[in-house]
Amino acid sequence: METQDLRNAGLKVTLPRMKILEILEREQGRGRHLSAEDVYKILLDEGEKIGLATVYRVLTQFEAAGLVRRHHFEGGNSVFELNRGGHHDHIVCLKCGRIDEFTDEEIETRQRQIARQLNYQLKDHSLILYGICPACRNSA
Amino acid sequence: METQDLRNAGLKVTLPRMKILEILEREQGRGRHLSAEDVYKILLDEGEKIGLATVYRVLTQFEAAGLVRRHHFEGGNSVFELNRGGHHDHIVCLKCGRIDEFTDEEIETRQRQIARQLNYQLKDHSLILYGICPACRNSA
DNA sequence: GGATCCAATGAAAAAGCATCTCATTATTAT
DNA sequence: ATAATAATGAGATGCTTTTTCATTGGATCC
Ligand SMILES: [Mn+2]
Ligand SMILES: [Mn+2]
Ligand SMILES: [Zn+2]
Ligand SMILES: [Zn+2]
Repeated sequence: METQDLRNAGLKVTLPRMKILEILEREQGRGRHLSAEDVYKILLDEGEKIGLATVYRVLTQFEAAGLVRRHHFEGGNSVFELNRGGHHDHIVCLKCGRIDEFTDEEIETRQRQIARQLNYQLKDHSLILYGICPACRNSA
Repeated sequence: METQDLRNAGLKVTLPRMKILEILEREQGRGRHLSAEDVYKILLDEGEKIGLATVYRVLTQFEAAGLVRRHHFEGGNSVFELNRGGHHDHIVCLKCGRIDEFTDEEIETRQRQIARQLNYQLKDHSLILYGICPACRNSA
């Protein structure tokens, strides 16, 4: 239940926050990664009159609360996705923007080794592959 | 000789372009990755009165010509570095902004395998590790 | 060298994304 | 229900980057 997610995060249960969480959960089904604008447009389509500033604010709060993750893909706005716990990286289609997810323990391990060799205390990483997705390859 | 680099790229040899190339080459020595603002400030320090718009324009042209590479690190501006040919990835200190470079053939190979498994035609990738550098660890 | 042509530049305006301000509104606790 | 306080909406603002356009400067041909 979303209301508990919000309360646990120390956030008041408001209509904008509920609606935005709902949208993230619904779109999550199709593996979508939404920008603040995307969320805003969906809200408009559904007749909700919620300000863009609120969408940005709420998404940032959700990020701080660990409810969502923010990503910066090449040449686009920040996109957000629900935090389902497990880490994963992304491969992005340069033509249609489609995003697929993957995890690779071998890469994760090498990253830790590299950081150790360079004497860094590893905190985070960002790995994004760019290419042409199956659908776009065929429609060429 | 820089003038040939410019001619080869189909760009006129102008003072701003020469100066910006010079700066990139000089700072490259210390492994620096410069933002447009950084380059602009260095130009000012050296008494050159070159507009910030020109710096942005020239860096973008250099990128298109393959003379420089652009990177987007977390929470900062775009940074540029001379394209020395070989590919490498980056590890960034979250405290002081220091950047170190590395390459790892194992990771590169896994990336190709992952793209193939997902039926993507791999075009590019971005791998950035974030952590605390040796100097910042000790000064804690 | 000088004239000509076109690309490059500088300054300012504009664009684009994201955040902030502040008066109003809604939520929570009592 | 009331009071206290946090959240919202609309617009202003900030910051990076791009665009516009009048002017300047580099290249080419004589
Ligand atoms: Mn994802
Ligand atoms: Mn580098
Ligand atoms: Zn595609
Ligand atoms: Zn450091």
